[in-house]
Amino acid sequence: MAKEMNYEPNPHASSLRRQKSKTIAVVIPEIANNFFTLAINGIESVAQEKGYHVLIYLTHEDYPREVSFLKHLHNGRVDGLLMSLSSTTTDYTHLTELQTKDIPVILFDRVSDAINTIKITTDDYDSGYQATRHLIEMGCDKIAYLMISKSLSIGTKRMEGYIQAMKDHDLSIEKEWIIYGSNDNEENLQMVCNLLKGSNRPNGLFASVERLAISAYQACEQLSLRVPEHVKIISFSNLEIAAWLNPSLTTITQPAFDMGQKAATILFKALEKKSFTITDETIILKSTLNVRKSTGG
Amino acid sequence: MAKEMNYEPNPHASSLRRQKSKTIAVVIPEIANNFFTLAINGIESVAQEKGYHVLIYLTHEDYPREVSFLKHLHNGRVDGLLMSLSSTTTDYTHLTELQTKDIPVILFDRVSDAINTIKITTDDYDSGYQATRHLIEMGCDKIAYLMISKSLSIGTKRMEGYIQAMKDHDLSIEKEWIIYGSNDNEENLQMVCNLLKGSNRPNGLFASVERLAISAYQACEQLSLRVPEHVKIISFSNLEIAAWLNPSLTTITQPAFDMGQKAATILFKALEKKSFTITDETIILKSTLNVRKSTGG
DNA sequence: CTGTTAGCGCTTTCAG
DNA sequence: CTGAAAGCGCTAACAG
Repeated sequence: MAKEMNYEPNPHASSLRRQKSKTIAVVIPEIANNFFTLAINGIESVAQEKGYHVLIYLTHEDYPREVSFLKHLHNGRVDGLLMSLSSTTTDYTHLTELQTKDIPVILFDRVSDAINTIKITTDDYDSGYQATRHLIEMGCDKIAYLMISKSLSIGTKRMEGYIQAMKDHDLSIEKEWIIYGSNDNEENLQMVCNLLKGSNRPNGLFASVERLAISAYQACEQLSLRVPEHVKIISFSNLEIAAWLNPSLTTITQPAFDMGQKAATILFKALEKKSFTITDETIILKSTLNVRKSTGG
Repeated sequence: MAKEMNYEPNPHASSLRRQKSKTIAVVIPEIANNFFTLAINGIESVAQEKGYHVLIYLTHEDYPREVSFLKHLHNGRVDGLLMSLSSTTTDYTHLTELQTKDIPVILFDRVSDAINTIKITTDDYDSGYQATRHLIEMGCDKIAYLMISKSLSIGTKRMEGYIQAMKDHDLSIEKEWIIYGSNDNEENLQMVCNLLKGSNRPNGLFASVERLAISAYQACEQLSLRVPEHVKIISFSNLEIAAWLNPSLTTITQPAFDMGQKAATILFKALEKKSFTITDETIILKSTLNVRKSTGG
């Protein structure tokens, strides 16, 4: 009636009374990365449709910050949480404590089996295997793996795929070919440079995350190594524009938007229907190996 | 005291009572774009420091959605708003109405002089001029301009720079060289293709936003035109990785992170200090013309 | 079916 | 300086 005169109910009063806020939190490690950007896009699209609001928190791969954020969510600020773990997180009590307070937590991409909830990932083992096999088929026989974190499934599973592919093709892996990246890009660049300057220089690099691919390209540039003539690089990355700009860029693309949508859809279903319970299962979406044939722009 | 037993006050009760939510909204056109990604990063960094929460809304360049979002913010959900206008927005009453309710609105990047508030932009005219001059210096004499929106300052000011640079170098601008991009990337691609297939084919393309640069590269690829041999392209873009992957990519980089930080800092100052009033002024940050010399990876 | 009322959990104020 | 009480604006429950 008089609501045409721009009336809008006070959401805090409403949230207070109804004990639900129609708001969810999205906690992710970073955003300067096309994967998480697309995931947020997917999440936001579902949130709009369902009338939910989306709070964003960036951990910058920092565990204490992650804990601090989750603490702030304990008392009804949000109805649920979508999360991708920081690479420095190894303890998950901050997650289980939230669950104890009946705030559902759904993990995507960077998940851990140690947490009892629905997890949405991509086929990390398979795509790690395929990426490695692709490098081998392109002629690489000395392939280094740029690792993100030992505690994240994406780090270990992708590496398992890499190791298996090497094994299946009777290729050995030198110890120094497995690089453990940190949050410091400068440091990562140095490590890759050292790797490429070493006596046993690999002719293929497999970057397990986008950030490490950048370090790989930078290192090649710094050492005047041509990609792909001297070193072939493959990486997990969702940089569509980068692929347009460099046909030599071979990537594994994850269905980031879909993952975001899927995670959000499940979360909202859990929030709306009491009958819907969150099980302890992992939903696996399929990644795509992108090899560009044409010469591009 | 007993707060060590994981006590966290209910934020809605607190917000209701104190009439402030310690939450801000960020309304932007899109996020699959490194500029806005970096801006969010900047905003979020300040928000973390000041203990604010950040709600994200994506308009997807859709005016009705923008209006709808702002309506939802009318009753105390947020203390303030950081915003970049959608390209389809031409009426600003939804903004002024928010201001009427004492919710400060600060605009960044996509601003309009018609709105009385602090606006943070980059030196759009200057950088448009410099980008065009750069193409001219690289040998282009027929330069097309890929436009985003007539109602946005970034569209018009950058174009003014382009026009002036052409004039200053005694180059004429054909009518068909100014392309008005839409939200439909497929459509944009078609328009650029038609432009490049036309009789009066330009040898330089100036993309006023990142999205149009992608269309430009795609069009060149589709028509087997080499960049930069056949057509040179310059664009506004913050894609660091893309620059690493293609040395021919010449860009104008905006200080996106700084803009986000600046906008957020001003907003929080306005929220905390009553004495601080929001004036009607435009703060202009400097963009950078990036020309890569080395041959890259 | 319409109108009144209690109370969500906090903060601020005012009384003791 | 400590403790009780009122009230923020809404919604759910209940009475008329």
